[in-house]
Amino acid sequence: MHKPNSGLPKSGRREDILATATALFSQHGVQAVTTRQIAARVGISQPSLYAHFASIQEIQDEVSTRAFALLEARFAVSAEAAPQEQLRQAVASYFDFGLTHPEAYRIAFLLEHPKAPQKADEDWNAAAFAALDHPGPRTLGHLRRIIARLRPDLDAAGQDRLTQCVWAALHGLIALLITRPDFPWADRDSLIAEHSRLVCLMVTSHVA
Amino acid sequence: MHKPNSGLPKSGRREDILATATALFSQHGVQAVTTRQIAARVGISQPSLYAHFASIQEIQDEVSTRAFALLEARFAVSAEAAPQEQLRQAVASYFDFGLTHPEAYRIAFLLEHPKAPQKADEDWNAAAFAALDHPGPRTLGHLRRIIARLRPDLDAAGQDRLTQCVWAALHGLIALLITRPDFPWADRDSLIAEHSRLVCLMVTSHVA
DNA sequence: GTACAAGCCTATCACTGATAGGAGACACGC
DNA sequence: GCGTGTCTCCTATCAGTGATAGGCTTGTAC
Repeated sequence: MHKPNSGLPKSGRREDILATATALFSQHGVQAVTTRQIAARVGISQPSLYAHFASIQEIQDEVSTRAFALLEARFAVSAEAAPQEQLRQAVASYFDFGLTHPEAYRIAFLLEHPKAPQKADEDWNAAAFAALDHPGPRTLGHLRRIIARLRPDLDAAGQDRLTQCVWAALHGLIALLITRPDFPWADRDSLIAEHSRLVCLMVTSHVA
Repeated sequence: MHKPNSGLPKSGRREDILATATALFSQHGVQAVTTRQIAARVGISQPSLYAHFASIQEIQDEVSTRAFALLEARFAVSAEAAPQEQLRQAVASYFDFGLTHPEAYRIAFLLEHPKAPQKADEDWNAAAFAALDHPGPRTLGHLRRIIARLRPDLDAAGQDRLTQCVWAALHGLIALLITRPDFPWADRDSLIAEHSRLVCLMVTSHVA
């Protein structure tokens, strides 16, 4: 009656589940994938998932976190390049990541986690960007450093603001391209190229 | 046993449901509101909702559509103003709407409708913006006209691209502010002011 | 051998959106 | 009067969701 699933290495199950979930998320979209689908594909019962993860959200978070580690790894812009070129590379990296890992991006930035309310961090400063434990936001720290080098004329608050504006502008196009694929978009490549150009311009056109 | 709900005007029920749903959406967020909650507040049974709407998505869509009609009405920028000023007003209107009706914005642009796949409209052109039946996208037609007046040097495709870039940049900040209220944002007002300035700059800084 | 801890199972929970089928209310034509 | 529809609503119920309870089996430590 009880067929114990043959000998996978002990904690290989967790990895197995994550790999399966990642594949299913990419194939059907995060929101359409159920715990029963994941379990069936892994070859275990649905409740068995809860021996490895506390909830389906924890699975989603882990998948997203790992994907974002790729972004961070790739985000290493060439240190010796001019700041201007670094910004260009950073923007390109961000687009590239968002569009090649739309499901990870969706989990991290598009889905709403009804999270436990975080305690407010009122005296937020530049370091807070880097302090966030999620690799996605941490990447914002890199972006902020590049912008700081390009705009030493701004004070810290101004650099924070500008970083957030740049991030928001980048996020906007990626989010819309992911969530509204049916919209009659202009040619995707030239749209992204134009947007990248304009975003860089947001940073560098100080004296209007 | 059967207490027929006393005499509301005939098709007042539909309006009643929409008003209740709107209130609940604003209070708890679209995704947290269930059909049973709506029905209980209206004073009817849950299945009775389906006499007026085919699905909960239809309720959400109707609520969102009506809210966006407000945007469109408000979007009437003063016709005699300079194009530059019109752009500024348009950007301000969009922000104002997105942040005062976050649930409507969420329904229209943040939630993913697993819609019936729309037929691809390959030879898309400027008119397609206005042809979309949702007031939200229709508002993009207004934005595009303003941009066209500011950038007559661009061909139609270039104006389409620029409009989409501007929309994406606006959307990005609104989307993040709505979905990530816990992020350590800079001061909200100055952040929006800065973003608005930079978005306008995207349009007007042709010759770099 | 015995105790213990993983890892997995079946059975079941509360909840979701949605459907089936019938009951009461009202308007029409006769 | 009396059918006949059409609306609107009801109760009962469905399949599917994420999550939990409690027991069975396996492998390891002593």
